[in-house]
Amino acid sequence: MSELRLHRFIPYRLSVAANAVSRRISDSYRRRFGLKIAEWRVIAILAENERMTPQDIGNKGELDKITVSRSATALMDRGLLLQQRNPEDGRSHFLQLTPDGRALYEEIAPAALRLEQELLTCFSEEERDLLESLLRRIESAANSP
Amino acid sequence: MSELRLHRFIPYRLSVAANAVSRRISDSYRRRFGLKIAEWRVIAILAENERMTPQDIGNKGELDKITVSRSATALMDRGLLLQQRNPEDGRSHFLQLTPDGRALYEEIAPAALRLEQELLTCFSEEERDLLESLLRRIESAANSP
DNA sequence: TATTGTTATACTCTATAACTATA
DNA sequence: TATAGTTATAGAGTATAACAATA
Repeated sequence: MSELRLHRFIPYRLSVAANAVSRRISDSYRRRFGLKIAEWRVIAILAENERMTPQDIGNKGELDKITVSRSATALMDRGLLLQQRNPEDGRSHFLQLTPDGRALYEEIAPAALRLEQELLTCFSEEERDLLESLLRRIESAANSP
Repeated sequence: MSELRLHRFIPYRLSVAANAVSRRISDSYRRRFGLKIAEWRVIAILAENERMTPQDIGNKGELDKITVSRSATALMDRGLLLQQRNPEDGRSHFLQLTPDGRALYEEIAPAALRLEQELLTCFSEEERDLLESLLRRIESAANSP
């Protein structure tokens, strides 16, 4: 059996790295756009998909239904999102960006990409893709029964 | 400018992977050993270092002083940790594992390594080391001014 | 005055469960 | 009955600030 060393323990390294990134990003989103990370995810998903139910948003963005519901309420209060009835199922509804919401997204997206670029300073394209695929594999293993 | 896609956005992938891993680990630690992740880190650090001040523990384990203080109190209440006075500085003190604390560590460490192995199923040694180094680089970039 | 560690407080995040309205 | 979404509540994590003891 190999010896346990906290500093080489992958769950530790992953947690520390994710916390550092999340702190920097959420500071930036909150300061510049008044958004929490979950709210930003809802916007990003609707920017890619036009009309979606809360459930589909949650599945797409790894958010539970409570988080989606609260994020959507906050975004609707700011006029960034609107609800439309779902003629096929009255329990549900569609969510969609308003023009203001779309405009905010157009402003955030380049800032987000710049931020990602800063994090990936000195990463080659291959290293970036490799990191993405390693993270997906870890995530999938962590979610396995 | 390249297009933003949430599912290929590294901060998103990192957050989702870290949450999945953290959920699985904290479930396991709480259920099996009654420990929070911060408490586990304090134990792991003291298992590697014998006697340390709260401040040094915080630096070593990326924990703020409040978290270290509360974790240490909880662990002392369970008899896993003891305090010794620091003759060089009366404001501080040393923390050290008790025999019970050491015994608990000896029980957790193999379980932690097994859990890490599960997460790294199908990872080669090179991939594991690469992931560690990519995570360190991202963390360092995120903490840069 | 500055620093170590503790306590108080609050805000975010996450998870559980109860509720409503529809199916 | 079961499901989509909302609301209430609580626990864990994290951050700021005030405090006591010591330097």
